[in-house]
Amino acid sequence: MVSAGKKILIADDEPDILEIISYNLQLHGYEVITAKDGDQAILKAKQNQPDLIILDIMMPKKNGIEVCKILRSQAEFNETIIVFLTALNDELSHVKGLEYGADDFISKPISPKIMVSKVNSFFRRINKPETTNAIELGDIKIVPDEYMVYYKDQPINLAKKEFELLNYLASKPGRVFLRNEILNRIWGSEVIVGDRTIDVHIRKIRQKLGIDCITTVKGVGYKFEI
Amino acid sequence: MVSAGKKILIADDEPDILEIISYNLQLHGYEVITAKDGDQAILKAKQNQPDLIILDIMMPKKNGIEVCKILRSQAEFNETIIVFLTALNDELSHVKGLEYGADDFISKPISPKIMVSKVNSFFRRINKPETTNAIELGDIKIVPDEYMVYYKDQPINLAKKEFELLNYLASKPGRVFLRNEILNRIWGSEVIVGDRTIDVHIRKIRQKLGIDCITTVKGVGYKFEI
DNA sequence: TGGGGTGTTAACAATTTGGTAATGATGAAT
DNA sequence: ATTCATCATTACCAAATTGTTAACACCCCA
Repeated sequence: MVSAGKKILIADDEPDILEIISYNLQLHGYEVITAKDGDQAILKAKQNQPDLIILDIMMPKKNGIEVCKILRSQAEFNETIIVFLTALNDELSHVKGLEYGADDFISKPISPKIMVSKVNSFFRRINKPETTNAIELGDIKIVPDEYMVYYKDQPINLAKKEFELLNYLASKPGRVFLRNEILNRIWGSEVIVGDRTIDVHIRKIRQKLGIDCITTVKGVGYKFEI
Repeated sequence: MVSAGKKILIADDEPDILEIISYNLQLHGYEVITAKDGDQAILKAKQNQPDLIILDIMMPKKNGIEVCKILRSQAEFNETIIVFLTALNDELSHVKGLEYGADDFISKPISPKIMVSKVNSFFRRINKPETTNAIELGDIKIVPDEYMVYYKDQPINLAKKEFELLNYLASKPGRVFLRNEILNRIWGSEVIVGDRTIDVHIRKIRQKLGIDCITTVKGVGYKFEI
């Protein structure tokens, strides 16, 4: 039992789905909490601090995307894995989901067996980064030990905040980080800085790197991609 | 059996973990001492002078970081390898740990097999520079035995603190050492010195060496590069 | 007792940085 | 096409950080 003790919150408005999924996850040693609408999901997330949150997109009260956006803007859920349940060919939700701070999505309908293996893989993915400290993506290498970034092996000198910001965004390439998330993580939740501060730092990073690896998602935040 | 006779101290408050890990390490020829809380860890460390100390972060009496801090402030544990057992994505402990002189981290949960191979690698890492005590980088040679540094074979006389500081930075070229790390390692965690002390020593080293091999990373620390 | 080397501190200079305001784009919604 | 919110860009300034110098206390040894 590799992932013993991990807590999972599932939010969906269909009781049948909740039951069959939670039963199967429990069989595999996970602790499961369920919620039947968006408001309940937020409440239970705060109460239980789960390691993984699975959100159906279509839910009463608040839909999955709203829930995700709300949770992600709070510091306590920065590290939580959040994934969406979406209808099979709902491309729009897929895109939207990732752009609101989700880590991944799962297409419905899905068999319990596949669900369990997907969940396992989420936790495995998190277990990875322990040996190799450096992130290497395309021509960009980020080495936290050296506080240094390399582009095509050319060292690039970033200031502390710039480095921390880039390193944070690059920790999950493709995933969009909300402005609030970034503020919480890089500046800390007590510090208050103006709206444009993030932009300016992003600008400086873009300028120094010379390449466009940080994408703006308007109204939401930024993401790192090659 | 390469590492016969090496002594390992493991401190953890869960008897099961202690037992399974120590059993497996003993199988591989290590001598294992166990401790079930922070105070006991310190006591047994002094009694047995182990070569490697594995500290769980969360322990009764004193936590792993406190233990590390105390041990590192005593000269007899300068050379001892100290590693932490941490929860998976416990960034904070990692940072704290490094500041107080930890050599590495092991993430929980961990299988006995991986634990043994990690332990082996610690000793391999340490066994290496026992033969060649001197560090040689570019035109700079650092000889701890003589407390002496050579630049292009010209001897350069550094004072004790200066030498220790340079030697510490040069132990991992390229890696940034936080000011706190440096203070804890060179001055010891109980000594309190002013803000400018490090700078002055750095300056003296730069002056005496005549070349620019120490880079400032503002807001972070210093690193040694050729 | 006095001199050289060492470690530390204080005071000030120099530098870098982080943040903001002002203004100019941009793009989605109407 | 226009509006409005949002983001990009630039230049500027204050604060944080580090560099530098000189002075001081200390210790060891002659």
